[in-house]
Amino acid sequence: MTNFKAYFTEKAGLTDSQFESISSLIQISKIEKGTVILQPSEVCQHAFFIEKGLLRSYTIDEQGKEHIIQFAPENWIISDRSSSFFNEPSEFYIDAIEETEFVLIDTTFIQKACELSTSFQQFNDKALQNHIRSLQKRINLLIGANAETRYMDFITSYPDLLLRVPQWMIASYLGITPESLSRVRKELAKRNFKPKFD
Amino acid sequence: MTNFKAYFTEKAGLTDSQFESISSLIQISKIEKGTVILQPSEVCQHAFFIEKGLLRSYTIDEQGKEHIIQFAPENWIISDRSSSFFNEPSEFYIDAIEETEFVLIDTTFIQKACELSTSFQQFNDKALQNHIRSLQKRINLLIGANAETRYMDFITSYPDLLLRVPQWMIASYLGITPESLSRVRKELAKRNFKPKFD
DNA sequence: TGTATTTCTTATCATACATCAATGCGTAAC
DNA sequence: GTTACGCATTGATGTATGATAAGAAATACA
Repeated sequence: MTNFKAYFTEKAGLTDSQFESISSLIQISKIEKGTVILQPSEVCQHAFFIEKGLLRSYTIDEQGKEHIIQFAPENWIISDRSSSFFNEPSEFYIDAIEETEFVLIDTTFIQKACELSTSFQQFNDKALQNHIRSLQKRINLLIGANAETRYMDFITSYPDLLLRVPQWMIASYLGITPESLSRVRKELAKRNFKPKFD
Repeated sequence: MTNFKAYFTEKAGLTDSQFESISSLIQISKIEKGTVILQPSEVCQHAFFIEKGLLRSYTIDEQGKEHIIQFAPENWIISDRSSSFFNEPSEFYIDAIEETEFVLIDTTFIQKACELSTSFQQFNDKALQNHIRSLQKRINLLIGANAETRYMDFITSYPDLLLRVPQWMIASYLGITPESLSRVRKELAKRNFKPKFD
């Protein structure tokens, strides 16, 4: 859990001893590709920090179609905040796109960390604000932009996911069909559009 | 500012004296229909609590089209959180759909209130979580539901806005054209769908 | 009250995206 | 190596929604 510790100490501002003092509230786990770790009707008891691998959250509608809410690669946290906060059954699934090593963060872990350290609290607030901002940006794109623009935004915002996530999942995240995404890509290729790699 | 005071004392858990002690951080204002109170490039310095009337936030894209982010009737708070929190220029507009009386809440007001009262802090956290939940719900609808379903959701979620907000703004909120909304309504009427009023 | 302006509706046509079906390709399973 | 399966592509066709334009209705305004 090197990433996890670095995240909460170096980035979020906990001291080593503060971190140790609450580290009993976390557990480590490793799961196979495809394993489901949260389901509708279950109450979400943890946030999940990705140490290595890739998770996703998604809903399934009445017609059985999946709609991907979020991808979470290394150093991301994924969870159903509403479910844990309000102690209500979750409205979505979380499962593994790749074999994944992750940390289960008890809800009280964040609380305690906030009590221990104001700089952690600030960090946490900031993360919340950023989350809201990204949700709002996505709404804006869904309301105002076509499939091509949304895809372009996706690959510039998450270039690291482009090669790891199957295309049909990207399509699902963008709110289009895999076939449409394929056509968008073809069109972009024709216009000689290429992502840059460093 | 009767609504405002009731909101922060009765609902949010501040005592009268706590409320008084920070009430110097707020101002009251009244504006005409159409008045813009926040613009892109401006940093958002306040949250706005609606005492009476109706505000909206929206973006304008490169093609000059408006996209409505939020409506705020009585007892709602509207603001560009990201802008105030990160001290960055706002990305959207806020203006008045009706003549509106509102309270300008200084960013420090919320901070101080949190320091004064843990029950207020809990209330504030809860509001944040609810906000996130509503954003996520909206994303889900935009990704997975057609215009009709989104409209139905709107009128059940915000029945009080149905009669106050011009239809073209509802269309903008839903991410469709006014013409499409008109057709959706016609279709619903044909199928004899009626909202219920108590 | 009458006139102007905004909003809503309706019709026609255009287009982006969905759906369905077939094929190919890569990877995993045997 | 062969088979099978999941995924990506492609083509044909359908459908929901957009664009444009005109007229009707509602609202604001003088």
